[in-house]
Amino acid sequence: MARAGLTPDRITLAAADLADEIGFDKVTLSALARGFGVKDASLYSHIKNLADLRTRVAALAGREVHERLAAAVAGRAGKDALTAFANTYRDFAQEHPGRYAATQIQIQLDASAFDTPEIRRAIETPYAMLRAYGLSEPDLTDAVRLLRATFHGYFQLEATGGFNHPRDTTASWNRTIDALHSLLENWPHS
Amino acid sequence: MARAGLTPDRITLAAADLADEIGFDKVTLSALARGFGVKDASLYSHIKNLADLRTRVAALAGREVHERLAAAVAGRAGKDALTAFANTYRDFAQEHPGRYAATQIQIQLDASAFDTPEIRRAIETPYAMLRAYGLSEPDLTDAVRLLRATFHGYFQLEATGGFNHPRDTTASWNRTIDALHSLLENWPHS
DNA sequence: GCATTTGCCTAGGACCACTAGGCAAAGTTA
DNA sequence: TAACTTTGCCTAGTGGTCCTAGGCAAATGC
Repeated sequence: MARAGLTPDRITLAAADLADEIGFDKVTLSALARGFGVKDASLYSHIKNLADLRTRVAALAGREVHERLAAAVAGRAGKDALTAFANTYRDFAQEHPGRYAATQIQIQLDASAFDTPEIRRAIETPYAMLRAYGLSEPDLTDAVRLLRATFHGYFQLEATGGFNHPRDTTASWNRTIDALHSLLENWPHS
Repeated sequence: MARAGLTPDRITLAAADLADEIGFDKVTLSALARGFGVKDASLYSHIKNLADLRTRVAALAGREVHERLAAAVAGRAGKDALTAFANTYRDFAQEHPGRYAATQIQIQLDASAFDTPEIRRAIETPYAMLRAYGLSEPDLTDAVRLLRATFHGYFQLEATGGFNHPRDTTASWNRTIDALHSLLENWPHS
């Protein structure tokens, strides 16, 4: 019988696309196999198990979002950079909810696995942006955490319908960026 | 054969406790039934299905967290109230990760179900706190959203190990509260 | 053209959510 | 107390999920 031409990358990509459609946690190996016209057991020649697949999707999504963010802030600084970063991030989360959810999973790896040049670069983008605001350690790390928390929390609440007040969420979003900008400019140094 | 004395409330409570132990999304009806020394089919006399149970746990957790928050901010205002609110909320999320996760699920109810006095009161607590900062609509709603997003994002990132920088997360947390306070005091009015 | 590797298969186990129908314990009424 | 009703937990069974073991044929290397 003809082969389907599966590879870890093709499976990961299909899983990411399916996650964007139906939700990251609803992606099953069975459904994925059906999409390829293949039995679910066949996938195990290419991926270790479901957790492995999820980790791969998370890595893929992480690369994609980092590429976009790096491109968005390139050559910008201050509020310009912050706005570009924030809006690019939010667009990604809205256009690719499954991929975005994947980036939030707890990756079960030993600490050394986090020390790749790729992850290093991904972490560097927001740090560089905030350094341009004149922040230095430990304020820098605190501010990065505040930014990440605020963005992530906002996307999550938007995605799960947590904002049911009639006010437009995009208007609130723009005000949030304004607020964060003025906060970063007037950061209460320790 | 003797009866186990199950009720919807006892099942919900057990589910919430189990969620705190093993994680909200890992709670299964089978495991819950085993805990009661009962077959899983028996639970269906008391709850409709898994989604129903999750909704009940979410409601329970929501009541609990609101009680604590309301008690924490009672009689306080300004930074005092903000700090009490933030720390109480964070403590709850850390002590009861399963219950906290439950409060974040997308509740599938028609809009009218959201209009109970209980939910109204729960929403009112942060609004009242921010009104004391001199904010009024629409800034008020924007600020509430910013607070919720920041808190939720922070808890989530802390819980999933998103902060792997060596700096102590509690130190960053205290700085975050400082930063939010100064932001609220100097809110860029529209 | 033959041997090796590799990709997808069938078969099957364990766990899960959920339904249908049965029986006995608890509650109700006289 | 005795009969009737309600209700709580049961067994049995379906279909979905993840995952393993072992087989066979297609692709690859010599």
